[in-house]
Amino acid sequence: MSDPLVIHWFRQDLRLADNPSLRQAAAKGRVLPVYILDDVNAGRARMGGASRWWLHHSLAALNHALHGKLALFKGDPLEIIPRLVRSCGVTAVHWNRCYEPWRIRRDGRLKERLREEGTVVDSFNGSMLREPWEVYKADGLPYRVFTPYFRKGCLNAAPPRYPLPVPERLSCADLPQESLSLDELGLLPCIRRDIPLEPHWHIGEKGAAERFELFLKHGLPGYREGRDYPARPNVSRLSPSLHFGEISPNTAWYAAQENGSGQEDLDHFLSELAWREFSYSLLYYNPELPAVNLDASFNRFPWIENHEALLRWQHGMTGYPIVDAGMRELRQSGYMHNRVRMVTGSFLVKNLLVHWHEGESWFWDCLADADLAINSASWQWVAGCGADAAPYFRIFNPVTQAQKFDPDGVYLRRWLPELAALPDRHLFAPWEAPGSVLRESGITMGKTYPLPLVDLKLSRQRALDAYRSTRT
DNA sequence: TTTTGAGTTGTTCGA
DNA sequence: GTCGAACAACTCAAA
Repeated sequence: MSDPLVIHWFRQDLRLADNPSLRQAAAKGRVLPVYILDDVNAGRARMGGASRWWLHHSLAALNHALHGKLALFKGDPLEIIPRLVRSCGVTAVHWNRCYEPWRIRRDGRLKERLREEGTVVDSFNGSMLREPWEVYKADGLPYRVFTPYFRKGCLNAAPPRYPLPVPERLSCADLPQESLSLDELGLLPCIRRDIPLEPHWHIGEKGAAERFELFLKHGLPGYREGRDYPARPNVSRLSPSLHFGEISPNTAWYAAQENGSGQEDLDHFLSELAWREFSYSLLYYNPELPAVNLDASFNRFPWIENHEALLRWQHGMTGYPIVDAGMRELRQSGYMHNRVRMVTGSFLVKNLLVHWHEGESWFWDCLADADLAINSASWQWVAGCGADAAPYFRIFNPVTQAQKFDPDGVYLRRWLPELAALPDRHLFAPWEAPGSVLRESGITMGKTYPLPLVDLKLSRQRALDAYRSTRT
């Protein structure tokens, strides 16, 4: 009788370090590492283009780390895993838990099916500092306001699990015959783009660790203030890696604390990790979060259907430089700086009065870090209908925001080369620049750069009126 | 039980 | 140029 054979089913935990399920599996016997691309059960939450692109490269990296032993499949795990269990003589199936409603449903059914057939099933917490059912108020209900969630639920609660090392002895089974090649998953052809995303990233567990190291050294000191400036190197850019589990939040949590930076910088970084968990909790307790306004009074909000405006927003052609720079960063790199996400989001739902669903679904397709919980919770927050949302009258002014957070225009010029020659004082509102300045900068308004899509003052007032109409 | 005060990230206007 | 108030109203944690 040989060693027991245990499937570790990789999902949102594409790493070897701090992987509780994999570690346990390795301790039990030989491991059959499996990844399954599941477009069957995802329904409307089917993965978007940029995420697929990231996933492709992350799987390549993981397979490399596993010496080519990662078995790949495409289809329904409810069929694929029980079939593997039978054909390979698997004794146990392990995974780290996921928290999207469709995955919870699927995993529950699989667990039931496998146990009926006598297979051991074990699931672990590999993706959360604390799982949604571990954090609740004194009255037993989940938090709906972030700050107490963070203070009481995170900072003053029992510390999260300390990260685990890579399994000391990992002996992988041979690839099953029906395993697919990475290319056969078809993750890359799903996105058609003119500019490659690759130069912006180093993908996989190793890339994530390196990016995080750089952040600890150069980003965390000054994080509190610097994180608001899109041209400064203070943000971690860890979101896609956290989403796919190339690095665990526990690793980030403890490494940041052990880095010896200032308390303020540290607290703000930890609170960003907590925002991720808060969003997961919101989705867990409100499974309709991606579609339904948390604040029902928004159900009568007079959104406007404006296809042309939406198109111009999507392609970074609104005529407002910070909005356009952000939307182009998104399409060209699969990422957008956090502050710019708020500015572009506010512009879509308030200045254009386009439904937040449109923004949510564009971001879903374009963001490498697209995450159902975070994306829906954040769009609800921007639109004002979410939990703990900003007051509606907080409407970002794209000109002011750019002047304040990109005063030298470094971010704007990087993503809007057609405006690069404009002097600083006209960069933030090019439509107000004198004709001579525009000519010298090689700009023809309406031709080489668009005129503003809407008037800021009028559209702001229109948004406030629209909001008031829902208050009665 | 009641009360109090705070709530991720803003803008505008007028003194 | 700087500063404080107004902008709405409500939820909800915590004293």
